[in-house]
Amino acid sequence: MRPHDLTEIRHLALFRDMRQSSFDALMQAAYVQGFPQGLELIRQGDHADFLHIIIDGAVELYASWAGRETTMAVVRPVGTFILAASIRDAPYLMAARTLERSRIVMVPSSDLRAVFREDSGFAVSVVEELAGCYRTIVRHAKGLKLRSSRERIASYLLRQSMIAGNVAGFILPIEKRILASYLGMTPENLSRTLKVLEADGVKIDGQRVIITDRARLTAVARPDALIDGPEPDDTGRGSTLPPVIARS
Amino acid sequence: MRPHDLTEIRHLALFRDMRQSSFDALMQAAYVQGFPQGLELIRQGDHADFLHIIIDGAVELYASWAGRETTMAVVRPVGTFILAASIRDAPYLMAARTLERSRIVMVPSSDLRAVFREDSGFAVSVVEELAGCYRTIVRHAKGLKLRSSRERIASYLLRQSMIAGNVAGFILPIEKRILASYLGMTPENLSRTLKVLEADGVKIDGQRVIITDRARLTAVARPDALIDGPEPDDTGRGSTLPPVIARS
DNA sequence: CGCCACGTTGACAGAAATCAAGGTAGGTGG
DNA sequence: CCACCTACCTTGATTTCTGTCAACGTGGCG
Repeated sequence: MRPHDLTEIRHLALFRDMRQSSFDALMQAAYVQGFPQGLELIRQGDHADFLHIIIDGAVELYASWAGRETTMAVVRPVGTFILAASIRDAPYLMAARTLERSRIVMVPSSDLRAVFREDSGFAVSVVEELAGCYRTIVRHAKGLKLRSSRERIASYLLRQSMIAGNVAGFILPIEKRILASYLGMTPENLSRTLKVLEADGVKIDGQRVIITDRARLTAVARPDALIDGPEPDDTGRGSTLPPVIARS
Repeated sequence: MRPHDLTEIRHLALFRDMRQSSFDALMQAAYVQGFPQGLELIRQGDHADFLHIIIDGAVELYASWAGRETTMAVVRPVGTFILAASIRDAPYLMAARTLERSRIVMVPSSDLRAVFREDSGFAVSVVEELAGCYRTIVRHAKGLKLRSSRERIASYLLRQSMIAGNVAGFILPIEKRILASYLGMTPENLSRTLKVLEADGVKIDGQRVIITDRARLTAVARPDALIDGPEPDDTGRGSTLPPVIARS
């Protein structure tokens, strides 16, 4: 593992407050691996042997059933995923695949659990990370159940704009078909609804988005901190923030 | 607090593996309260000062936005809820109200966090409980995104049957309008779809459900351990099992 | 150049929400 | 004991939303 990577991981919320000896123990057991684009890292139902940390690239977490698939989250550096299954020593509820060439650190679940028991600073970080993951997916479920497609899209666009620094223009960080799946609709529906939204203060040109009338779009989206998440500058105790879609 | 209640709480997965001194400390800070039916215990957005443990009655966790509401879970004894917000010291993402007269133990979040730091056995339990909550809502989101209304209803009925001991007949544990909301549809839609399902091996009479053709219903529901959850006898390390709908 | 994946568009079908009446059961009070 | 009230549930008619299927466009890349 490159020293630079170690430093970066060490600064992750999850590993920031642990003893150096604990960190060293974890990292000694861990290893880094590079993966090409489109590779299935984790299959649904597999046993959770490793906590994954992405330090380069992008990973999609998705679920499937009866031949259907849906995107549950997209994780970008530096973020962790599959923490819950690792902790519980349980089968993965979601699969994971790379969306780009990616480099990923894999920490054996057994070491994770051992260090958790010994280092209460780490234990606090794990439980906070996990609570954050839980809250993220609660928000996701709330959005799905309480908002229409149009409202979900509008909220997403406003949220991305905010993350980009409250600018009017930004680039969609993921492909539209994946966004559609994440938002719980078909690509066709997303495409059409984006067009409809042009009457509500947003201009879409390929991956480029320009918010032309923020007030109007906000009226449609009715953003809510208890669904859309806190201000992006709320790094709080320093969470593994969700730069694209959500944390795992 | 009655000794019986203390014993019952002590046997909860969350409190089973902690030191007696830690348990005593927590329980000394905690108090029990009785609530009438229909009382709002927690409001969305409020600050999370207490972990709640329900020892009698039933509590609905729900979310609201723009005048709409949706049921996220129903918790029955003996279960905990609102753990994530307590741990994170964050605002509640969901509201809670009693569905029946209920008795609830409230443990101050600050004590919870203090004991968490000192008692690694408790820390393990907390993180496992939380991971369980996370996994439960991931399943919920998967069901919403991957299954149609009809499939969700069929799965729910099969699941309830299994929890009741794989019997053909059982009683719906919650009102239909709440079930509809939990399953992400309107009461009208639930009502109609239940009727349609009578052609698929299930008979509904009020709250009474009789599965007349399990194979047929199973073919519709296509139950999946990664959505519907493990066998009910998988109390595993003894989780706060989800007797009705889901754990918080 | 031509393939291929992604996105868009159109026509249509199906699912679900909405609006509006009824019906039913359980509880209350006369 | 019965009438009535109130929630809950059901049913029907209708609209809206969303998915499906099919065709076409387009941009990147071999």
